[in-house]
Amino acid sequence: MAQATIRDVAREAEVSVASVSRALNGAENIRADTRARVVAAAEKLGYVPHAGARSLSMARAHAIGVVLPDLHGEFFSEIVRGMDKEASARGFHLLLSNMHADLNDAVHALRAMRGRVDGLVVMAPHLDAAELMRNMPQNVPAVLVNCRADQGTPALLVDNVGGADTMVRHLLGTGRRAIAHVTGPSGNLDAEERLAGFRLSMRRHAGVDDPLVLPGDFSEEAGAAATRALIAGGQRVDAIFAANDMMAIGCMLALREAGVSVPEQIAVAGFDDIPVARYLHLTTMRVPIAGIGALAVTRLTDQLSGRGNPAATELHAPELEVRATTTAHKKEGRTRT
Amino acid sequence: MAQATIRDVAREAEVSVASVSRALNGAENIRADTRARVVAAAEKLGYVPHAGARSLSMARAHAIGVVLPDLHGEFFSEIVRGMDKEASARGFHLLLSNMHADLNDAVHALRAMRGRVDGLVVMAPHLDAAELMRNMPQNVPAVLVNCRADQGTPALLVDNVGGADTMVRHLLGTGRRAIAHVTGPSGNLDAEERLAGFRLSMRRHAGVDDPLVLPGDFSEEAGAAATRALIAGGQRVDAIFAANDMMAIGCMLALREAGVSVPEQIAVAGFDDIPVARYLHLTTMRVPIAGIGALAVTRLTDQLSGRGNPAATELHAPELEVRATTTAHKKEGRTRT
DNA sequence: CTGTTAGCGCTTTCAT
DNA sequence: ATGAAAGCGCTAACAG
Repeated sequence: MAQATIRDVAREAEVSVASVSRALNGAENIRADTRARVVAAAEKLGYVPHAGARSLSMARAHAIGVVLPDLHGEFFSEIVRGMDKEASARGFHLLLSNMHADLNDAVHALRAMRGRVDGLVVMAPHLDAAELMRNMPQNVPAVLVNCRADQGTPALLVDNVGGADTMVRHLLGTGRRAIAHVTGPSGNLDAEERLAGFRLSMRRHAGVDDPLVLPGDFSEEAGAAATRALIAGGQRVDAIFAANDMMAIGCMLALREAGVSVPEQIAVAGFDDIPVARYLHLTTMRVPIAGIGALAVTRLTDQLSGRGNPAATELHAPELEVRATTTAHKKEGRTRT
Repeated sequence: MAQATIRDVAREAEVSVASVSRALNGAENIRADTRARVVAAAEKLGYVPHAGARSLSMARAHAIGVVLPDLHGEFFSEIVRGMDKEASARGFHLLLSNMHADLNDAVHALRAMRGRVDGLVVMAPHLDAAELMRNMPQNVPAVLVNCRADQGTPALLVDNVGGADTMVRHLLGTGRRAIAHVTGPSGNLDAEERLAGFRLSMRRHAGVDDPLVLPGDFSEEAGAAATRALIAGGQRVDAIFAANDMMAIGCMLALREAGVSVPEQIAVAGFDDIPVARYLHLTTMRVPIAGIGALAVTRLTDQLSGRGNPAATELHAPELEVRATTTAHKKEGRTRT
């Protein structure tokens, strides 16, 4: 036997469907005993409201769409965790759509969500958000995270430039002078901003106009490759600042291979503070990933309920997390390997 | 102006809504020029089909619900990644619902998905699946992952007993005899099975009937605490087998604190092979997490389309991943810290 | 090939 | 307090 519908319940309770709806949704204008009868009937039939029909009729899906780029593991789980926590606290579901490379995919993903969600959280550091918004279903509120934001659309950004500057100053402060930067993939907003911050800071605080920059792509392998190239090229550096933690880890692996000690000979720093960074004692800039996810959902749901000003861009400053890969100070024991 | 509906497009193209539907859904019985006119009108109005209405009318949501326990970061992202990949390849969305502790939450989460999804993937190692299924919306196909499966329901399981046995034999094979096990939370299926496998294997292969078992809860802190207790108690062991990687990491931290060398004095092993395990050179049992997620979705969608036999339980054997925390053989350089 | 129409399951006026 | 009926936006017979 198929799932019971509201009509089955109505028949069973010998009332109209309207009364069932009222009874089950806690309306006031219904007699207590009528409600009881309805509840009993629903219970008996194992009735569960059809959320799809409900949202069509109410024009409210109680779901928010999440469109993400192909994120690395820990970053992904952290941001989704943050969103999920906030969403379920507010009675919303999360409809996921990891998207891949190009704008077309993204647009497709967005369109597929129309009529399923009340709003969107879009993270697309590698795309033109303006172009994206243009192809977005109209009238669907959205919060952009780490996007090349058009002004006017609510957006959450990480202060990558400031973060890179902080890191450079930390490295300079520990006596490093020849600092190389390994970049993220070209076209990626975070990568570009971190690079810009690095350049700016090196010029301003170290008087270096043309610091060493190695191309990368946020993957561990790219970090290792860049480091090997650096060593093979005989470049003399005393610090490597990678645009994210995964690459920094790659750098460390390559340095170990080459017998270069960290941080004695070369200091290594990353960006993001993914959980694994802590175990590897990697100095990095902590980005409150889960917090940003939660905040994006908060802003979106506030916007949906009319509350909260759809205040435009909000900037989040990452925090410097100093660990052993840039300071020899505290010698720690090591798990032998 | 609100989003255009199919009627707006019909009016614009001067055809009936049926024709619009046909044109946009690639039906055959429609003249090419009519279709062109419809497509043009849709384009002009920026029409995007309302997925909610569509699924109500077709009785097909093209979405699958995912109900997960509160998983640790890497495990979570891996399994969701596996599901997402498979789901989007098959034109399905993922509706997420991380659930917390009790059965009530889980039931609530499940009911909230009725009418939004075509099927469910449920992972609930800490709950009674039978009880859960009873409270599940009827007629909604489901695949259970790591659940106390009722026979009859499609299920995916990890061979925890066999995995634990493999690990114990590996440890015995490297000359360890006094092996302690740190368990997961009580009531958790994986935890219980791993413990059972440990006991069984110790009895069978080491002739130990009552091996040392320390209670834990899958968290890093629990691993550290158990280890500290072990040391404080003056117990003499030469290996610690933690029921998951996070706890194994906690063990290693506590051992380092206490100045105990790994693996010389005490070997450490975990279970799961989360990515961080690799960096820490932790010996562990590799569970193909993403693969299981993908497979769950595959089985579910096959079931939805009538394809594939809803074959009941499927068991996946984890693989032993030997690394440095159990073998002193290959000395590796270390990133200084 | 195209249009008319009856739902999908629910909420919500509008009467009563 | 309750019921009848009109949609929400779309698909799918059923007629032409």
